Amino acid sequence: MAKDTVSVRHVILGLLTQRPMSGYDIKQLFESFNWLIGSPSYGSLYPALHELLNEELVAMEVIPNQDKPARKEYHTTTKGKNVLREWLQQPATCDTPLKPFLMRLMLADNYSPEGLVGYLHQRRSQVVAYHADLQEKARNGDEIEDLGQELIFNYGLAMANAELQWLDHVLEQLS
Amino acid sequence: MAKDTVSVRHVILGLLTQRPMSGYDIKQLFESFNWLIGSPSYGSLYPALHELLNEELVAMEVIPNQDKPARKEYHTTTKGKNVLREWLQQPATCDTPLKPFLMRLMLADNYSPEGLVGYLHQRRSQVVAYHADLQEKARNGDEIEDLGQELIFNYGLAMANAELQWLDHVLEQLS
DNA sequence: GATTGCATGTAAGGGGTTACATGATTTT
DNA sequence: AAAATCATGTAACCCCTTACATGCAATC
Repeated sequence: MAKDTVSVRHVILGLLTQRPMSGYDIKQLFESFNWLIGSPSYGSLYPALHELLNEELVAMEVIPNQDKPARKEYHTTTKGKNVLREWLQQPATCDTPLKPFLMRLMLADNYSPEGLVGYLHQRRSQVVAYHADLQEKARNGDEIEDLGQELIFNYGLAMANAELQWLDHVLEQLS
Repeated sequence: MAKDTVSVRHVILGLLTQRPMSGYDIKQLFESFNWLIGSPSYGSLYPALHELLNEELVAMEVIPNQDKPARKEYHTTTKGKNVLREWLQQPATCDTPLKPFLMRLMLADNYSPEGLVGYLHQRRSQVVAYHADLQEKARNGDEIEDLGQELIFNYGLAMANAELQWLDHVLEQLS
């Protein structure tokens, strides 16, 4: 496991250190912050889990469930905790993944005026949806379990607000 | 070329429609917005250019340069313009790439208090650097050639400001 | 009876990065 | 004389997505 790269594996290892989870649980967690962080596919999630298991960084416990299908709950081992600690100490590289929204925005001149406005409106509705989703969560008191989630939550709200403001400003200017 | 996916190829095609550029030029352009959008490596940039050339969506012109090494300038063909127009008409999918900064932030609970503060400070200095870079560009009047760059520029400023505000708020609370 | 939610997985392929390789010219 | 900038490329590899495959339970 590379020391300085952020991969799904590392994050999973970290999440499992906070509390035991199944692959499905992890996916749900990511989905709830999908717009902001992105959500790994099962096709990367489960193999990552298997690799961590193989390297004995996590351990698994099958939890048979009457009614519902059985769950496989994973938790970090001592070895895993050491690897995690070491990794977190590495300075984070400042690499930005290519952002689809902005890559397309760069091509603004190639759009027709209506096309561009349409693109921005589409984005706006996505941001609004995400923003509403976050606020609804806050309203019906979905407890935020850990600091990480709380930070992400606030970050998401702040960014959504800032982007909405920017979008409205641009859309006003374009008309 | 997939219709609904944003790839380096599409963006390159779009940029070359706005003005002829070399591979190096394209890289420089991306680098200037690196923190925000990300910058494709030469290892994906040049092959993408070759593929576009192969499909006759762009054409190349060798510009011999006394003094400096020769440049290969690419521009979009009529065929390329049609393909681009068609692609831009496709609705954009709302896929978010996995964001390293936030993935790591999710693991806040696994950090020591000082470790977390350190991580946030590191991020802060990166944002400050990017913000200063943008403002310097504005100050010494680097003309912004096209609408896309102008939009990205403003978006970048807005987001950098919002993130700085959030970071300062969090850092204050943590101490 | 069909769709949604819970739950886990695999194989092929895509789209990128890293590391390598080269070379001239300009600045320090 | 060294470093940075300009300039182009290739090959191996990595990580992740897409599409596929399965099955039970609850709800509509």
